[in-house]
Amino acid sequence: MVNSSQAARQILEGLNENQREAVETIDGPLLILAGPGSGKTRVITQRIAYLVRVVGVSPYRIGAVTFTNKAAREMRARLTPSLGPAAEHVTAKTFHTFCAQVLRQEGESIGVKRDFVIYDDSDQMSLMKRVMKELELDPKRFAPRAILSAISSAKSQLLGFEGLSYKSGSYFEEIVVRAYEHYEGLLQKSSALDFDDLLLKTYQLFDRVPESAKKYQERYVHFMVDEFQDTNVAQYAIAKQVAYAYSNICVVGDPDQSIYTWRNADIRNILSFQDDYPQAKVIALEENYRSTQTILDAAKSLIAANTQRVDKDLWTQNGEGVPIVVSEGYNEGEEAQFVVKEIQSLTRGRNPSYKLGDVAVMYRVNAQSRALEESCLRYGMPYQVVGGLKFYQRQEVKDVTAYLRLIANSDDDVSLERVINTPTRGIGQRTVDELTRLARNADMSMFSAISSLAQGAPQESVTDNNMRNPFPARSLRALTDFHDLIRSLQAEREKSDLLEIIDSILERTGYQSYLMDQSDRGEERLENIQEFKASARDFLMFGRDEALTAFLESVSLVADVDSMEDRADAITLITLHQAKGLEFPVVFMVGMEEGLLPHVRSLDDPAQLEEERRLCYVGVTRARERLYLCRSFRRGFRGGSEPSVPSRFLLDIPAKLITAPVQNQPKSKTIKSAAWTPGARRARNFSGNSENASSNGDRSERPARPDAATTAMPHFSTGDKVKHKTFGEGIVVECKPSHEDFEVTVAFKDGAGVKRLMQGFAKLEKVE
DNA sequence: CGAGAATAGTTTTTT
DNA sequence: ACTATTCTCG
Repeated sequence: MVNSSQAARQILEGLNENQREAVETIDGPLLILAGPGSGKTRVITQRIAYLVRVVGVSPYRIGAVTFTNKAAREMRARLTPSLGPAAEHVTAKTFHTFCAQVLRQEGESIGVKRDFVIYDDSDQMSLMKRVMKELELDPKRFAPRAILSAISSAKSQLLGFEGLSYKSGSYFEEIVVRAYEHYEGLLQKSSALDFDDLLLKTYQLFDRVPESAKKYQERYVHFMVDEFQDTNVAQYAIAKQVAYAYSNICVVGDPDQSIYTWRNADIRNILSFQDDYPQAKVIALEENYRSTQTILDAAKSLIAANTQRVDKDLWTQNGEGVPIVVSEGYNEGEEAQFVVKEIQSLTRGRNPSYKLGDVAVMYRVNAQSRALEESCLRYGMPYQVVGGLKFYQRQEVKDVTAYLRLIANSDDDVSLERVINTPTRGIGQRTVDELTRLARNADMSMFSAISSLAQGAPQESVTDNNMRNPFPARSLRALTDFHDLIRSLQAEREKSDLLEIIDSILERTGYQSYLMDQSDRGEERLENIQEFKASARDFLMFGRDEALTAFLESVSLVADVDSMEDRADAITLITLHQAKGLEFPVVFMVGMEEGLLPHVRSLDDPAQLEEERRLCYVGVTRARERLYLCRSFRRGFRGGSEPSVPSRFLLDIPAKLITAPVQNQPKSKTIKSAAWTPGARRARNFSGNSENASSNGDRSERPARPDAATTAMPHFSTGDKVKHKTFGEGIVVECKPSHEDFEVTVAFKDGAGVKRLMQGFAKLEKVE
């Protein structure tokens, strides 16, 4: 702090008026509404720098929670240049990581064991299945997923099962409450917390144990929350608790980018904030530094159609830029091909305008990455997929993780069940069921139950009254062997490091040979385990004791975006959700179709539709210079393939921002293709009618006189597969009355493009 | 008990 | 298409 006014000048330099005000507002609650590309991250980091270098706040007393680890890491990285090593003392974590650490530290006072494991989705699912079994609930009648999500929603609102009122009084709700209670019991027995517990328990800790709360309240003189629009009630409550002493709480968000309400994010937090802190200052960042005028205009028209929003005035000094490109393909293969070819032309040549790292392809669902990957492989385009088939979710990785978890915490029943017979060691379903029952009766974890059995202990403590040892000698033997195996692996923790432990697991449980015996994919799986091991290497620096816990925690809490590398030599394939917070010079959004974006599951709910629109908005605003919106006429779906209709969101982008549609591939010159906008608009409006007009009977039955051009019957309807003698096979995307005939718009396969044909003249044949 | 075959269901998004 | 679960047989 040589000269604080000099530092101030340096920090504030290059900030616009509002940004500057945000940085300089250091006392009391502050709400920053930050539009996309408005320099939000910059403001957050400069604000922290300002606090430290100008105001003289100790970095140790500044906390910032973000949504992803990547964002946290980036924040730290951007602090380092101005703070140097002191940046390390600033807390920059995700909510979940922050809470996990609080609980490891302080949790015991509310009954959270220090070595708790964190259950992810699939662990939760296993546990819920068991809950339902034990409560004799029919999983066909009540989807375990639905129950879990009801529980998750309750926890996100800080409701325990006791506090869950029978609001609707529906039977389902009653089931949820019962399942919730039992589920909690099993978590407790396993010394496990699920994701929501990390938040809920932290809240409860701060609520019930003032001494613990105080530690954090006194430490964090300044507390910041990024992506505030995506926080849930629990997260906001925790933030309030932490900021209790000083009320220096700064939240940053953009309601228009709220895309996680399905995960219980509550956009009302922004309103609550202003209620809770009436003295809060509100600063809006509306100047966009990222995108061209064209892209920003598209984004604005798109989002303006939402009714549940406060209008905001985004603007930019950037130039108009190039028009948005809309492309249409026959199927997802062609769509992907277009994307790859286009990227090639942008990135190849003597002085290419872009490098591969500048390009991202975004989609609504992970499954869409497949066609893109195939296309990339075919044309030799380097790519990286973010997320997708998640690494830590792979079977072999989960198996090894389960062994590690058992070493750390043998009460973890879910992990135990996972590997007790993997590789097979003669412990079948029957034995496991019996063991579960015993453990349940004795109110202990499964491992403890085996323990008691193994010690040949007074079996009465384990078995129920009139039943003696229920296991045949062979099963009992297998159980005790397993028990000894885990015990001895645990003992190894004393003398070996993490990598050695993993090797031991592979070796001594026979897992390695088990994988190799499954000859087909064994090799690949073993490689995955090697990769897993490599990721464990980062934790060797921790003490022998902590390494395992820390590693397991990171396995649970690190998302895939987090490991995304900034590679200059590969394009990025990413979901729209994961793309939040990122930006790319060139963005392709694929699958711009009804049913995908907006997704089918949101079609019947206006609120969800608005969220889909926000998601689309997030995608559009990731683009700096070039935006491509792609769709195809057919979309593969669970094996089959179905015709699809352009997304309503396409229709909300003013035509003047868009170039003529790009067709795949337009060698044919004869017939002008349909301009996408009016055509698409009509196609959408018409499809319903044409359906009614033509398909109210057996679709395969052909009209008697196909040449009668003037008959008032359309012969085709949207989605029909047709054949033309020059253009080949195609699919009808539109069929509308025109001059006493019908104009049939057909998207032909194999790059023949989209043609408008008159039914009476074109010899179109329907094919099956 | 284990392994392979038959069958049913299905998640959109992720900390 | 893909997986997860159930069935069947050795």
